Amino acid sequence: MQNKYQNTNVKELLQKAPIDININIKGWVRTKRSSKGGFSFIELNDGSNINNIQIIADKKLDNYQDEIEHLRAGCCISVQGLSVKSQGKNQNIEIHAHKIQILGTVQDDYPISKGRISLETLRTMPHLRPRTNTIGAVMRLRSHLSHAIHNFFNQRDFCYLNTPIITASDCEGAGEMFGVTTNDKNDFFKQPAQLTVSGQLEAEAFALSLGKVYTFGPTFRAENSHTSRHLSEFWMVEPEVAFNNIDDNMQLAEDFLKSIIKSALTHCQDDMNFFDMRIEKGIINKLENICQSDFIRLSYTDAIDILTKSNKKFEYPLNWGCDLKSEHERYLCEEYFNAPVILTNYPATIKPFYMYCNDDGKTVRGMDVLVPGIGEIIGGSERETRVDIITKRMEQSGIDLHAYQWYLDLRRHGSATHAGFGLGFERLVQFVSGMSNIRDVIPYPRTPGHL
RNA sequence: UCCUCUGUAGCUCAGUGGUAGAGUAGGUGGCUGUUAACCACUUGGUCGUAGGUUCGAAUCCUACCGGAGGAGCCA
Repeated sequence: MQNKYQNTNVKELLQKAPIDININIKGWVRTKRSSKGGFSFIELNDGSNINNIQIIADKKLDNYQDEIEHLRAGCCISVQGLSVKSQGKNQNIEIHAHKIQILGTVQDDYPISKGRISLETLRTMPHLRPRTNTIGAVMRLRSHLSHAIHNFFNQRDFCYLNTPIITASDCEGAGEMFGVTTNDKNDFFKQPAQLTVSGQLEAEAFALSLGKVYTFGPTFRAENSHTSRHLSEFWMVEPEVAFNNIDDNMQLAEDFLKSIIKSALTHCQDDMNFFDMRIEKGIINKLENICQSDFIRLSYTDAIDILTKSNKKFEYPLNWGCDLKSEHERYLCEEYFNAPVILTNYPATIKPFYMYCNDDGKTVRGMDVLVPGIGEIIGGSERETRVDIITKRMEQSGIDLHAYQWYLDLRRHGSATHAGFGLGFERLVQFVSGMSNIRDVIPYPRTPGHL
């Protein structure tokens, strides 16, 4: 048994720290500290976690002068060796190499060295940037968050629904859409087709039959927005629940965010520690506090009240009926409460047709969840169920009723109270990691003018 | 789309009218249970592009291109 080399990875090796075992490990060199006289220290990373394993390469190895001495950051190697307790201070375990095989060297123009590279520069090489600590950590976190979302809904008996990516309906006229056609411009679908901006309307149909559903998929907006919080292609999570009212909806959103964040704190400790140290100091503490405190619930009317009574000078004027701007949301969330805030009961005039009209005739049961540093992370509502009212509101919004007969059918046949929300997945990854630019939390960012 | 900032070595940056610099990465040599290793030497740049002002422009002016931040819009 001792002669056989066991395959393993860096994460497992560091966790179990087995001593005097022959192991085989493959990965990419992060750094090398070497000498011609003695031996070299190689730090190896294989992506299984953020930490490296230290390899000791003695000069007696056959290929020491020819190959090992020339290793640099980025080279891919396979190591067979003995795991031993480390004499050094920064690690418990290390590997004394019996054999090091070079799987892939790097050319002179390899751009990633062990020195600092800005995130901005890394964006110019999306295929190589996952080899850095930061992007690697972000992508592992992103993967975990994705699993956590599915687990959350699965545990609550939600049905995972795949809504179409190619659609015929322009949901709520929310933003510009990308057209879909063939290269020769034939009207392939015999009618105009677009990439989806939301799966909400389709999800409503399935909520009113399966009860609890959620979508989690790509979403497209052709808005020409150039900010650190917008992408042309992003991923959205959209639960939709029959018999839920606006209060249930708020509770679901709060439970959801807390559950996902807790999961990340529990299962992504190494990466979270990295974010806390290098990306946003104190983020772990901030997230823990959010999990423990209640989200503030505030009506639009009360929000306007707080804002007008504050002595803060805002660029945009405030009066009941106007939409809240970023500066207002930021003040409420980051200064006044310094906690997540759920805003509700907005004026009907500034919200889409599908939100339930309150008895006052002026406000609708919409909600926005605001978090410090990001702003709006969730938007949702209790849906309008009364066919006469929703028809009127669609007409007022200039929506072609013809194309939405199926949607009105949902109100004509077996209608029920229901509610849901949408969460921008990349904004969640941003919030949990502390990364300031949304382009750095998706593998291949798509933004205006840039693929 | 609007406003502001920015573009100098592979990377991170300094250099406000007078011969293009540092650190780091890469190379060579040395040394060491090292860990942001260390010591010495060294390769490397049409200063985003195109015009203009000037005896002389990385530096001043104009236009264009790229990047970032903010706003609007949203998730």
